[in-house]
Amino acid sequence: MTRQITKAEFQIMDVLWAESPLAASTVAERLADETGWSLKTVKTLLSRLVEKGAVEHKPDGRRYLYSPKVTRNAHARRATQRLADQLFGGRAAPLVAHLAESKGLTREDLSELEALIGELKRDSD
Amino acid sequence: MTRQITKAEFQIMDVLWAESPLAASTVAERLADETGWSLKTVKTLLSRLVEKGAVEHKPDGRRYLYSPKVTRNAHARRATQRLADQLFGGRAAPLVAHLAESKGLTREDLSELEALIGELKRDSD
DNA sequence: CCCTATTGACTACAGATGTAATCCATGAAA
DNA sequence: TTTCATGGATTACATCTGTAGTCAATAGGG
Repeated sequence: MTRQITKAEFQIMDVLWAESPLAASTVAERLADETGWSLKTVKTLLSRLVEKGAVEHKPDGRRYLYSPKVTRNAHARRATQRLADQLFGGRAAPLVAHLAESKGLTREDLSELEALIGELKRDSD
Repeated sequence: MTRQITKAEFQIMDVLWAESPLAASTVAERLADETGWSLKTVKTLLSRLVEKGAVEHKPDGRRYLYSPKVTRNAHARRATQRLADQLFGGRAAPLVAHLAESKGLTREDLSELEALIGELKRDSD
C-alpha cells in the first residue's frame, strides 16, 4: 500500500509527526525557514500525501486539518528495510559496518548498540 | 559529486561490480532474465551512469567497455549515511533497532554485529 | 565489394517529482 | 454590501526516471 514518500514529502511528514493535526498554512510556516517553500508548494505536497494514503485530512470549517496516517516508526522501518534489501540482500550487519565507516557511530552509539544487541539475543532465545 | 543513482541504474552497477569492464551487450545479457530489459534500455542506463560519473567507458574498437568508477562499498556507505541522516539525524542505533523490528536480523547477524561492535570499540580506543 | 547486424548518438514519451500559478468560492473587514 | 484575503481544486511546467525507438556509421559474412 502506501506508496513511496519522496524527500520533499518527507519534510512535510516530519512536521506532522512533530504535531498534528495542522492546517496547511501552519505546516507552511513551520517549513518556511528551512525550505523557503511557498504555501502553494506545501499544499501540493500535502495533497499528494493524501492521495498516497500517508496523510489524512478532516474538514475544519472552510479548510482541512492534516494528520499522518503512517507513523514515523513505520516509515523508518520500511525505508530501512528497503535499503538493506537493495544493498545487502536484507542483511543488517554490513549495513552497520558501513555506518561505522562513514563515521555514523560514536562511542556512545556503540555502547547503545551493544546493549540493544544483548537484548535482542535474549529475546530470540 | 556523483549524483544519486536510481534503482534501475543500481541494477546495472551491480552487474559491473560483479565483473568489469563489460560491453553493453554483455551487461544486457546478464540482466535479461532478471529484468527483461531490452538492449536499448541497458544502453540508456549506461549512458546516464556515465553522465552521472558513476561509470566510465573506454573505447574498444567500435564499442565501449564499461567499468564502475564508484565502488560498491562507497555507494553503500553513502546511501546508508543518507538514510541515517534523514531518518535519525545520522545516528545508527535507531536504524539498527528498526532493522531488528522488521526481522532484518537473524541470530547470526546478531553475533556478527556483536563481534563487529567489539572491534569498533577497540579501534576507537 | 555489398548487405546486414551491431553499436553509439540522439530522440521519444509517459509517469513521478519539485516547485509553483490560476481559478473560483466564501468568510471577514470596511 | 462591496472588497479582499484565504482556502481548496485544478493546471502548469521543467526535470528526472523507466523504458524504449530511430538513425547513421561500420565491421564482418558471403
